[in-house]
Amino acid sequence: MDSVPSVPRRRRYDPDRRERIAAAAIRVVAREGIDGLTHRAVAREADVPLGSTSYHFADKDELLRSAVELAEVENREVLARTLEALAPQVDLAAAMAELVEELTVRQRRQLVLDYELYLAARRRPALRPSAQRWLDDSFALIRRFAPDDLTASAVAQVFEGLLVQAVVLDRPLPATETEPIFRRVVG
Amino acid sequence: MDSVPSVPRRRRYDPDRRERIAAAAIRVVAREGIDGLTHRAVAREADVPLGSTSYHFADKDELLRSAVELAEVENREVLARTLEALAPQVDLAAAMAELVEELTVRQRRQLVLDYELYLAARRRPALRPSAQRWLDDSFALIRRFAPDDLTASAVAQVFEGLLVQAVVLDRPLPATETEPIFRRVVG
Amino acid sequence: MDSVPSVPRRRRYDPDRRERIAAAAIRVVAREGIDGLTHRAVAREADVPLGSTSYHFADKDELLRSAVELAEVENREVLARTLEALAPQVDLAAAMAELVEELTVRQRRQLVLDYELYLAARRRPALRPSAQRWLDDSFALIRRFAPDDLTASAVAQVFEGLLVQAVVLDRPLPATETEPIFRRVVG
Amino acid sequence: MDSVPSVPRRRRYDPDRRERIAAAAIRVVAREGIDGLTHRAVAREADVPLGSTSYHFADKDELLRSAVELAEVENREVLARTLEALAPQVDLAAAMAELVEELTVRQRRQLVLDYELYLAARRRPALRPSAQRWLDDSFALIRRFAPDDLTASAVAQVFEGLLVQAVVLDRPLPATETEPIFRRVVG
DNA sequence: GATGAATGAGAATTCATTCAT
DNA sequence: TATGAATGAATTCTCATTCAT
Repeated sequence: MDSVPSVPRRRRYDPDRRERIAAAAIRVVAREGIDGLTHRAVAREADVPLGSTSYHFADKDELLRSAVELAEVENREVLARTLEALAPQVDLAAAMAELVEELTVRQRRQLVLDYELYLAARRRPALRPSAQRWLDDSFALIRRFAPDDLTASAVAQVFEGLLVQAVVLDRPLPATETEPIFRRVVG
Repeated sequence: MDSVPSVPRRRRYDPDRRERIAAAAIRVVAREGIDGLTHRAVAREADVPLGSTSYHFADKDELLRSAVELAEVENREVLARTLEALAPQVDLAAAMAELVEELTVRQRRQLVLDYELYLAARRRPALRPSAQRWLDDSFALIRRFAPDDLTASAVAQVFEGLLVQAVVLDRPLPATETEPIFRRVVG
Repeated sequence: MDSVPSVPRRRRYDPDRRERIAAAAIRVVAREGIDGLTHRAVAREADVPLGSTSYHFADKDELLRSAVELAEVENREVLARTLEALAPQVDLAAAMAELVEELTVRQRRQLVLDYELYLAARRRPALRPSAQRWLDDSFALIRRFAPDDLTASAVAQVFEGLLVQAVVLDRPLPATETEPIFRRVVG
Repeated sequence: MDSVPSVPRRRRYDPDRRERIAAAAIRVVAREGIDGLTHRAVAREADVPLGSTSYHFADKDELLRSAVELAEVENREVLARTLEALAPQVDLAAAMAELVEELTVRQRRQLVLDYELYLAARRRPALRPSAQRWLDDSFALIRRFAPDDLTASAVAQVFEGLLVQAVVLDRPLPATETEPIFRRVVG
């Protein structure tokens, strides 16, 4: 695998190397899943010497934590941007259905990454707060367009259920398919 | 290293060793997740020499497959049994809420195991059919007590959403907490 | 690999099972080389339970020895038959060239098998006598059509050299290509 | 099992560890044949921890490749040096016979190693080019002292035949024994 | 006798982490 | 500080061989 690196990299002075490594970590997780997140894979992806990744990130958990943080930020943006663009023009059910389509069709890579990290919290208590934040955020967002807490909760659960399904079965969910379901809830 | 086995095992004749290994595999997945499913861990759990696991299960996939099959059977039973016991006495919303409580509180171990395997389909196409089956089954079950397909779908998604949440955040969900949500959907 | 054999073979009464196993062993060596000669491979090839191979052949060496014996017999026949058919009609050089073509083109599988076993003697003293016999045989055969010992020796060496080459480079050697060489020696 | 290393090695800094490993690999092949070329055997021979061999050589093929390269270089030298020293003083037949003696008697280890690698090409297409090179080289060398191509070819085949025989039967070939044969060809 | 199960050693790899420079 | 080398544990898998029935 590594043996003697064929191309002698040289990049002694490199300020934001830490950031580059974190970004590479995200790409690795998106592409290969959390199991694929190894120092080696990240070093390769970032085109950085192996020792560098453990220098900047003491251990794998730290690498993972930084990936989660970055993903969280990006995720929040996508969600807010998309829903806010839609909600004023259409009703909540339609907006949610469009959001699901957006995420499962056009933002697929991001969605898979987000769920990779979100689901990882299951076995890693350290990631729980972040997972909780993801839920809180989407609830808050939905709440702004819902008539009451209960409706928002129900919509949020359907949302969650659909996305998990899309990710697990690797299936895009066009708006037409999910809108009736949301409407049943919003009704 | 496994060398230097502390206890000199001696168990040359051992019928249903295969079954014992399969059962151990399930316990390992339940306890440590799919990533923890290694020949070593299973061998230790089954108190069987390392080579024995690969003798009975050609490779890790086969071990996993057997775990999935066993879990599927058990799962279907729990679901059916619980819902059928409840549904006649109460309405669908109440029944679903009770089911969620049953699963997240009393059947916690089974639930975590099921989701471990269900979610694993994400990165393992071979497990997709089984994942699909899980969804189909719960839909069919719910459908029997729901007035129409749409309601059943919405309820199923909420169900799914809640369970994923319970598993990821490691949180029990008492019926009182989820019944209003189901009721909002069942309407 | 083996795990639980899917098809329950049943062949309790089976006289020449030993022979069938030996024949299977040869096929395995021909196909996969000596390294591929494992009890398992032979059992599969002979469609015989695993234990049966070690029952009839105490260990791998015995299996190998039996393969060598069988191959030797067959080999001697091919050689004699071919050369005797040719020699009366043509001169020695032409006959040898034809023989080389016959072996490297039409009897390729047998040739590869023979060399697999012949060369194996290098690291297995037990096979030396058989290797020596192969050399003696081909010398004796050639000697019958050569004017003197020295010519026969030279021809035998060229023969050997060409065959090894053909086997190592996986190259057929048509008669037209090698006849001039033999003729240079037979002169 | 390798566990329980008897001597607690401690050699953190060790430049040219890679070279030492490559050299050890050659010794292993020479001593135990290509089948004996395992990471473990090499590590033991180089007195280096197991992981070190796969750190420096990504996989077994790379280890093998390095062995072949080293052997090739050394081989070419021996051949050229010996033949050139001899040829001017004696005729081709005598020179070849001396060369065979040199190789089968005094350079025995190198000869066995060379043939180990040369013959391995049989089942490893990746080694074919190197095997072809070996043949081309010895032909070219012989050609320089032979009157014509055909004679060179015949001599080369006899040479090859004798060496294979010497290696397979583990027999030294003194010049007196082989000179008449070469002379019959050079004649 | 015959056989399927069982065992333990060893194979190739991969990797997180440590450490000498 | 930064890094490439080094390490050792762990992973999956394969096998020859033994043995209880």
